[in-house]
Amino acid sequence: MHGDFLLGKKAAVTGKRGLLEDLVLNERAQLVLNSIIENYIQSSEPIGSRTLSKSIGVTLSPATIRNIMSDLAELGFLIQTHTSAGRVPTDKAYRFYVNSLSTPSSVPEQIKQKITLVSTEQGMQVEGILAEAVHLLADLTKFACVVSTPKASVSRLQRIELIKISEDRILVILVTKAGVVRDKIIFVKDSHSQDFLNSVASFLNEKFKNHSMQEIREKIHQYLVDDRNRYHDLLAQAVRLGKKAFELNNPGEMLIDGQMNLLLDSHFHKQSSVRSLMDAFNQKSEIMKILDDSMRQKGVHIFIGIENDFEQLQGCSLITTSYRNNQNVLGSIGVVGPTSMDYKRIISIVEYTAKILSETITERSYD
Amino acid sequence: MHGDFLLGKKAAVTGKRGLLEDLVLNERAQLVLNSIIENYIQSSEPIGSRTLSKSIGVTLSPATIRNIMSDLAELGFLIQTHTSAGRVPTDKAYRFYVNSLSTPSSVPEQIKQKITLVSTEQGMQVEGILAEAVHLLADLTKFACVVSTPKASVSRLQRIELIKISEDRILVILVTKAGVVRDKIIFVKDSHSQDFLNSVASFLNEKFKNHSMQEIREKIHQYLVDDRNRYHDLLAQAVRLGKKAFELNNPGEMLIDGQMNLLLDSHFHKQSSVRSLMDAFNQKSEIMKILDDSMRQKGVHIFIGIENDFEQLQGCSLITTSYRNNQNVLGSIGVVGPTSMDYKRIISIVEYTAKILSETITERSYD
DNA sequence: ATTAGCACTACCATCTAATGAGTGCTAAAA
DNA sequence: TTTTAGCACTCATTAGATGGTAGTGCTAAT
Repeated sequence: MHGDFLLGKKAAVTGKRGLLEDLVLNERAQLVLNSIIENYIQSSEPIGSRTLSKSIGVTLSPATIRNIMSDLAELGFLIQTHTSAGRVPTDKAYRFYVNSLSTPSSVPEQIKQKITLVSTEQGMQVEGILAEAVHLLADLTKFACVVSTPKASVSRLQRIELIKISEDRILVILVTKAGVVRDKIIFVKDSHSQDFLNSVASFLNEKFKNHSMQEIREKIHQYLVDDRNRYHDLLAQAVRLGKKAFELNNPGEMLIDGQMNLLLDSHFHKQSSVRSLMDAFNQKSEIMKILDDSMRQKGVHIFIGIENDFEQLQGCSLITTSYRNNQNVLGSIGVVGPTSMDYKRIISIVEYTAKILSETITERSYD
Repeated sequence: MHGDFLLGKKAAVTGKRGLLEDLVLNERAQLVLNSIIENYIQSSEPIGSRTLSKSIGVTLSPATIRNIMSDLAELGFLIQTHTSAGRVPTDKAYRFYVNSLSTPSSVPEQIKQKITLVSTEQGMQVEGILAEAVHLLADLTKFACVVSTPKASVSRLQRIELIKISEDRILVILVTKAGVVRDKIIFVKDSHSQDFLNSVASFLNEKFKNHSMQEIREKIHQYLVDDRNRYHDLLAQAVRLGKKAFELNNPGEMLIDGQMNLLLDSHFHKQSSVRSLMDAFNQKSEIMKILDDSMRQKGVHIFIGIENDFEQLQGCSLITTSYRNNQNVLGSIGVVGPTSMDYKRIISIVEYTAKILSETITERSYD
């Protein structure tokens, strides 16, 4: 293959190619590629050999650069929009670039302050904090941002409360260890006194405090199928009410902010794909999947363009990371922007925001 | 004035002119104007005399129509974007058109079903219902829609509950007559037992049930300034906690949906004013004013373009109406779209949605 | 291995001319 | 007096045509 000479020693020796992680370009090719990417991130315009030869540190003539570019194109790192246009990085190039970013760049002091400032606002509950965080992130990055709320199923019970508000309606309050308050109203056939509800509640509290909602639901199910419990009135009622109370209500487990930013962004503005992108946000489910995945592993996760399984997001890159309290990973927060985003900057901002968010939520937790 | 002959008999006899409500055009002029408006609503393109002469029911030659159009333009009902373009209705024309809509057109059965369908979803609370309603409305109209949540200050107390969740934190649950549940966490210096909190809560319930939040705050303030109460321990504590509990937390009193629709709408897409329009939504306060106003009077309210005090909304029309439960007007719901919207259709949809919304919320209320 | 030089390509902004939808006005017809 | 046909005129929009520019690839010289 023509471009082979660009491969660095490591690759040449081990013979491993094609596997992206092991693909090594020689120093100069790498320099050129990085330079193209960074230029393109800034200008959003195809980069030509002449421009590059000026902006690049080393003195290389346009012609030399052209040769290198030509080879990089052959290796699939660059494409041309048309014959006589400059080169544009491909998703593969971004992946290479991102992988080569070793030291995470630090967040500017000014932005740090902004983030910290928001986090210190008093009297807010978890949902409010998340809303603030995602709003802030959207504001800082000028892209669309998402955050998943703490998973109901894994969050552990701090307290349940049952309040009779009419003959056939009971207000259920669930407080989780992470400080999330959920309320819902359940409908019952036969009326219960508040005293009775209090007994039920304290029974449930005693039994289930510190258990995850998932566990609780399973245990309740066991009680239900166990016939012996039918003769214990309080227990039977507690289980019946508890079943309803702990049933998963799925109130929009994801917050979105800054969709506008994408619409106003020139990258998306041009394409007609805006519509389907917005549909993707409305659907939520696919983006939730990605956020869920990113909860399972530590650190920042980066999905570049085509790497997304979700078709409608393939013009975009996602940068996500999880947030947590003392005890558990609670959810993830992320940015959705064009593949040509300023990865260094965005990664560091997402990272820092998640860190502060975690600290803030830990303060509100009950462990 | 040249165009005077267009004025109908009523205006000619009474001599009332300029007051829009009383301005009457002769039958033919009115026919032409309405026809232009309806054509324009459909096509969004300037209407010419030739096109109109075909689409209009009566046989009128283009030349005749030109004369009428010319006069309508002189009266301020039509403008031309440029010399040789067709005519476009002005805000004044829309106002005239809307005023002349006497019989509200009925909502198509299909849409009725959609609306009813959503309203029957079980187990949702008021905020959720509102979110659904505004989402539905945005979906049906393809414009941006807003709904104001029930005013905290005027909504009346059904029940307050105080739950100790840690030494220095108390969870306050407020349930209003309209079925809205608000929870917030307050921080206290000295620890209270749950029993004590129960006493305080039942004291507050007894004292303030059915009172509006506004009233409650005022009464608490009176207690606070009255020195005699200092010696009654329970009372003093109840008042201190109550003050915090009833302090207004202002959690986004307005829900917005379908902003995207406006961005994708050709009318706004062309103009660069999109940005400022979106800012208007972010600010919320100005739109809230309009919604608040529309709560005070019955029926559907229509604000056409320039009629809006709020500058950034002047390219838009707003159609709003209030929703209520058995007892009170709770808030309003509305649509924001281009001045050239299909008023007949939108008005009827807003009206019907509000009606169903009111019924749904009434079911959830405690009166 | 690098670079200068040159032919070539394709986009882009600018200009021009042709088209066409629309008007206003006037004079004839109803 | 009202309506309409006819005509001249305006102006946005479109399609070509043109020159300029930023870029490439290739070859030959360094």
